[in-house]
Amino acid sequence: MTNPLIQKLERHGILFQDERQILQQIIARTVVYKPREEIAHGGSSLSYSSLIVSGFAVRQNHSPEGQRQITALHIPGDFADLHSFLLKPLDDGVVALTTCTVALVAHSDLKEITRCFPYLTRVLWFCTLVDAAIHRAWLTTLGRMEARARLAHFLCELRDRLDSVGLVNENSFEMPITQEELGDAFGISTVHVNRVLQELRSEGLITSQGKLMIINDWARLQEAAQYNPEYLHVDQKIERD
Amino acid sequence: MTNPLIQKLERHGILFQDERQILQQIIARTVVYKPREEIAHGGSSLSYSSLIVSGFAVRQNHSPEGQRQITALHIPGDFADLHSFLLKPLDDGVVALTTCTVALVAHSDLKEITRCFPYLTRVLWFCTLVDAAIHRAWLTTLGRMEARARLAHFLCELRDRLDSVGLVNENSFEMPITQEELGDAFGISTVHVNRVLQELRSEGLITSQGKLMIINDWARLQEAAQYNPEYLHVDQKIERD
DNA sequence: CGGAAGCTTGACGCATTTCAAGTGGGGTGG
DNA sequence: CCACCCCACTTGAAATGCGTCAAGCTTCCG
Repeated sequence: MTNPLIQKLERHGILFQDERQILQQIIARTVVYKPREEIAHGGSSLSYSSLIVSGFAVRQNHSPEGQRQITALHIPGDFADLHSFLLKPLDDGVVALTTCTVALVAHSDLKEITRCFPYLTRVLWFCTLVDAAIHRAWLTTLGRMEARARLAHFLCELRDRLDSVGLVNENSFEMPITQEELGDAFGISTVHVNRVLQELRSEGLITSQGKLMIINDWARLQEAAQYNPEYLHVDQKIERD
Repeated sequence: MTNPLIQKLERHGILFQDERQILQQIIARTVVYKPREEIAHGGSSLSYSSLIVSGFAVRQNHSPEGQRQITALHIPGDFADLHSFLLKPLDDGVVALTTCTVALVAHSDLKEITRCFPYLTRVLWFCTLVDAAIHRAWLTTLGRMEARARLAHFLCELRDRLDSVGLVNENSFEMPITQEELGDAFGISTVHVNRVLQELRSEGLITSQGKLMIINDWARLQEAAQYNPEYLHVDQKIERD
């Protein structure tokens, strides 16, 4: 199976022949996780990072009262816990939403990359910086926008991220995320997520059939979300030396 | 003036003689900003990153309606826009809250570091990962906690971060942040920030005199915030080769 | 001494939560 | 192949945290 991270980086002119081979070589092995299984967890000192090849996963942490906050959604092509290379113990855990195929990369190999391949180091560093930029975008929606705009913003972001790994057909994509999980990500109760999604449907912005999400009015959805995709940095270039 | 980032990293056993000298050498020049001045802004393609030597600054972005969301607070010792090294254009801007002394580091020198000094590269990468971990902690408070707990959590975090650069005396520290700014950071209206702070005061958790914040009951403040400082990774070690 | 910026207070309204019942559909065991 | 069950989704009513508006107060600094 071709690796969606490599595909994405190549398509955007970030990755070249040399680095591509290195990235493929350092994949120690491939593992499959079932829904709700932990891909990585905070307590342990991990020695591998997980690159998601297929499936969806979330980063989450739990408050003492058992409440869950989802801090990130990871889709194919995401290096889900690349930050665990330097940040141990992890302050959060990664859990599979769907069946996930994950490529494992040893931290010792990542260290080797920082020693021998400065350009590839910057590319990987860049990946973690985009993660942080997405965190900031989520902070902005949580802090300053109402539930309707938060969810609309998420749908816009998800569409563009899935598009960059070729997982959008026309104007629709698979979104295997429950309303409860949406609520846990965006600080909204499950009940209210439901009502807001119905509102977006009744306004003709989206249609959903099971896990299939269809965007009917991309312009109005972006407007409702005050969406500006700049923060995703999809066309970012990195100086090659 | 000694550099608080270097002090902090040295104290925690992350930085050694060699890297210390390199870090000091790459400081191109030192600049002073006045309150409300922009240290870095999104539109431009920056070629320097800013290391805060003294003073407070925030990262923020504005919604189309003129609303502001503060996504990070930066204190002395923080590399405020290190991420602009690889992420251009910046999705946000950095603004001085107080008079700020800032050390500028050229992006070309940072690139040189990734080429020649793998350990120092990992240290700098680590700094951006801690930033991201703080983003996740803020996401959790915004998503799952009430205004009282959000502000309490912020006070706990700020105390520990200031402590790591020696800016806490006993149980008090300077906090030159207006209630409006607190609201813009944590998704609370100014009015409500005021009421919550009064509540924390009347419960005897804190006292404040002007910009001086005094923590009277550290244990109960942490409890109110459900605070766990792990995510700050203050004692993190990084393998040195 | 005046003015601006920040802090405080009260009243009212609304977005969202909470509680409490359903409904529907897909998967599993008999 | 059907019946059951669990999980996700849906709906309504009542409660509330917080925002908004509007006004007054205090502190600091030129």
